[in-house]
Amino acid sequence: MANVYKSTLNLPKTAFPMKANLVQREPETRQRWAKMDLYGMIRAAAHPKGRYILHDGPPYANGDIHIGTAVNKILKDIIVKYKTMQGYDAPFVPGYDCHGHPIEHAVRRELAGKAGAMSPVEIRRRCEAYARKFIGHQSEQFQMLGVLGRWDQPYLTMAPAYEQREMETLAHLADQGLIHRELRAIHWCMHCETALAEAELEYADDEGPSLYVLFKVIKQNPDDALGIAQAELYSAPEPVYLMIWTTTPWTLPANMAVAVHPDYEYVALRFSFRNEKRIAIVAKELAETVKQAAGLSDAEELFTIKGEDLAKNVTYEHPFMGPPPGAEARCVCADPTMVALEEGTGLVHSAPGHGREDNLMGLRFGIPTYSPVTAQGRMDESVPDWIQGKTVWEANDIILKHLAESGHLVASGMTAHRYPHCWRCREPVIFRATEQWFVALDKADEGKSLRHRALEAVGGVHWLPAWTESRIRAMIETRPDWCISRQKVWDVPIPALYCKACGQALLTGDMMRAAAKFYGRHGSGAWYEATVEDVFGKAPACPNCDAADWRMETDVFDVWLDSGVSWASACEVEGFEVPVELYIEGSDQHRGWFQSSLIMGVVARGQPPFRTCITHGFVVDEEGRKMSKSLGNTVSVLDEVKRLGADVVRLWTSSVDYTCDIRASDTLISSLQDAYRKIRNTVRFLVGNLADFGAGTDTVKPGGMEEIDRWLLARLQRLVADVTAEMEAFQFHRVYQLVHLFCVNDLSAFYLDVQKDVLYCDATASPRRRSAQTAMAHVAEVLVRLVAPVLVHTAEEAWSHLPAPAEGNATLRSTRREESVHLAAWPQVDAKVLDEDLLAKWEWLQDVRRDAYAVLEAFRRAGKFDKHTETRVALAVADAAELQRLREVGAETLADLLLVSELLLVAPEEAETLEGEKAMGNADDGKRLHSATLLVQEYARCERCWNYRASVGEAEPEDLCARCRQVVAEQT
RNA sequence: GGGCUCAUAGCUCAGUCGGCUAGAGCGCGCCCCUGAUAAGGGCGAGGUCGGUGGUUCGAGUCCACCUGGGCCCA
Repeated sequence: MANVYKSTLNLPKTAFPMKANLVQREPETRQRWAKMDLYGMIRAAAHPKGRYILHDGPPYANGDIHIGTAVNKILKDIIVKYKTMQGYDAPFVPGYDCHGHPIEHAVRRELAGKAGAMSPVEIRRRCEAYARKFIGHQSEQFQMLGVLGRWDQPYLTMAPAYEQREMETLAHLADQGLIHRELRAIHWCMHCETALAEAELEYADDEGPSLYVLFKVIKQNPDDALGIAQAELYSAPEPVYLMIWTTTPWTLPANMAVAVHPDYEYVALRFSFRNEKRIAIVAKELAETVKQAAGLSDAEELFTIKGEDLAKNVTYEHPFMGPPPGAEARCVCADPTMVALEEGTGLVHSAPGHGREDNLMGLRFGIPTYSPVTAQGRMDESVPDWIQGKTVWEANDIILKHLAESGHLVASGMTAHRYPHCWRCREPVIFRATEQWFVALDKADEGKSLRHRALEAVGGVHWLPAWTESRIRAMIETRPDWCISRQKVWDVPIPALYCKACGQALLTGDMMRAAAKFYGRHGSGAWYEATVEDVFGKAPACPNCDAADWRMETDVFDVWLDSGVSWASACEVEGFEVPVELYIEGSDQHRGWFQSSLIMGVVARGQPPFRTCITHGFVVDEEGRKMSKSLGNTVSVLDEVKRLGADVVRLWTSSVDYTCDIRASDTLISSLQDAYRKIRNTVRFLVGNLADFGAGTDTVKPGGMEEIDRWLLARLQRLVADVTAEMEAFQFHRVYQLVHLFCVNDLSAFYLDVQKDVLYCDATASPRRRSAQTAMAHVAEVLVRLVAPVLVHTAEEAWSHLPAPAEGNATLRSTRREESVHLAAWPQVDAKVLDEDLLAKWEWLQDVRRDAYAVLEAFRRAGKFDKHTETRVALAVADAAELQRLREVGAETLADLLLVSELLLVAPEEAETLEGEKAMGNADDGKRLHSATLLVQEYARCERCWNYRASVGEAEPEDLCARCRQVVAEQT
């Protein structure tokens, strides 16, 4: 039924659509930004608070962005946008990590066999093209998320200027004598034929051989033995063996020693083996386990000997190798770090050429590093001919058989273990001793070691969350020397020289600075086609033999050195002050970028390159498990953006506590749609009710405003204060909760619901309507700015629909409607408006309202009425003071708040005399109301405002209340 | 196996110095409205605070151990 009075109402009107249609609208918004050069405008604007540099950690230029990189960039964008609005100059220069094994590996795979015939320069050219392709993809994808930055000019670690600055920075390492060349057991991928850094390994569950092997002790005259403890060892009539346990038989040829724990007790077991009696030494605590595992059913314990005694001049024969290369004999060594009682026999096979621990032990005991395995993973010519040329995996079986035949194998089987694999080719890796360049962490000829300096620097950084400080500290404390050379081509070549005459390796700071200039001019790939003179001018004389004939290094630097100097190559060259304000990355970067950057900052500038370092968690699936393609639980962020829009993905990002694991799924991200719509619709409703509001002429001064409107403005100040505090603490999920709660509770369910009558039905220019609009205009403007860092597109859209602000409007901070919300200033708290007493009073009124609603709901359920506006209600309040306070507020005001047509406030005894239906509130449950009485409705309904009023029918037209009669009369 | 870390309604989060009958919003269920309408409002049901011990008058909160996840390392 058409209502004749509907046209006389002030119903909401706005072009700001309810339906977001983000998928279509967001790209349009971004096109507008591109056209107006929003990023340039922001840069050109005034920045009263100075510079705020959030330095982008460069993602690897390989593949599409994923949910994790998206979360990372969104967090960065939120911070940059917020700081910009706060008045900082916060440029965002995105970067890409371009060099490194993954790209080279992908390119070589694409080339298949053809790579072998190609020059390094040609392969590098293809690597560069590969990187550029993905830089293009990722840049586009990041921008789809609404991330604003200098996308047309990112920093690239492969740019010659970057490489130049990198080499200049790395020269400090050489200047400080921290670079050295050493034979070290390192992770080696025999498939890719390269050394691998820790970060390039993936551990996977694997199965491998498990065998118990006997090493025969070389008997000495018992009288010559040291100490009584050893006498039994040599006086036994049976042969005595050391029993070791290994899962890598191919390392047995490289065995140089057996380690025991000095404090452990070892026991001699006599058992039957191949028709003879033998004695084997094992740790006492493991004896039972070994007996069972090795099937030594008749083993009897003869005597015990302490580890430290066992390590005194006891030597043994290798089962199939000759004398140890570079040493007189293989002996038992006491080393507590090598031995544990979790598995094995308590005697540990040590091959310094094929294990990190073994390698370190070798250094401690002066045992040579023997590594008879080639780069291709084959046994070299120093081993017996029956395994020469075999791969290590082939050697495993052959050695096992050989040991069994020669009577050195007690037992063998298979065992599950976590084994490291190459992160690119997925092949299992081995430990192999090679000559590599290292950064020394503990070298302290003069002053403090680099490790020490780095640890000191950790204390100067603000780590968020706080526990990350101890994590990175522990990592720096325990990390091994940094292996910085790789046998690859797609990275910065190490500008080292090798003397052809004497083999001396040479790498100095001056050489690196010369190379820096050369790389800057020609790109680092030119190294491969250059002569020594091209790079260094004149060939230096060999410090060892004085010759000047050099071979140029073919290894390149570790890719982590590239990104580790980005603070220099990307920030300093821009003129950004280092340390920069903020690094924020995932928790894996404690071992990666955070650490490499910190170490290089300490080396080259004596301080960390960042003031604050934030760590965020990893994105995991709905159950909290890691995402993997094989599990099929990944979330495609690009699909989510195409499905829901970037702002919903951004809202989701902002809604979670990123310091722990972040759970993600289609469902979880979709669930933010409701919150998004609530915020959008709330803003839309505000805007819709401001269609006729001219801020210049219609604004009501604070003194002339209704109390509820002054409350709203105070509430808004509270919100601004709280949100600002949470933004400062980078607690975006609290911001989300605060804003959402404000929209849901304070605006939608309370203020806006209550004010609809005034907004719709009062005369357009009535003082109390203008008062409400003044408050709402302010709320809309502030709210849009508060959500702008997160809902970058939606806020922009809403911004364009806000009513024009007035010149000198006291309630609006900004008098200029900037062309973009991202150019606007962050709202400031107005302490004069933030009236705590008023807030407390209205919190109480909201509580009263909630209580009354709970009681009234019983009537509605009983079918007594449908709408509150139909009702006349008497509230009986038991507490006299409470009743008095409510009477001071006024029954009429309360009626408006409860949306009822009339309200009576009575004491409980008065309620008894009232006619009508009663419903009891429970006075004991802490609620303020004693009871509510639903009174007989005596008034007629006003056909315009739908309120039941005594004034309806008092005059013509008889179907209107007094207020509406006057409004309608004025309109005609 | 080691270091660090996380665990509170279906979901996302609060819960300060130990005082709690453990809160909120969303979602869900029921109801109302149809003048925010692919909207709006109301009420309600949801929890052994991962588990087990301990300290304490009192533990979601402190301690120990365990379980399950995550990152990093072996």
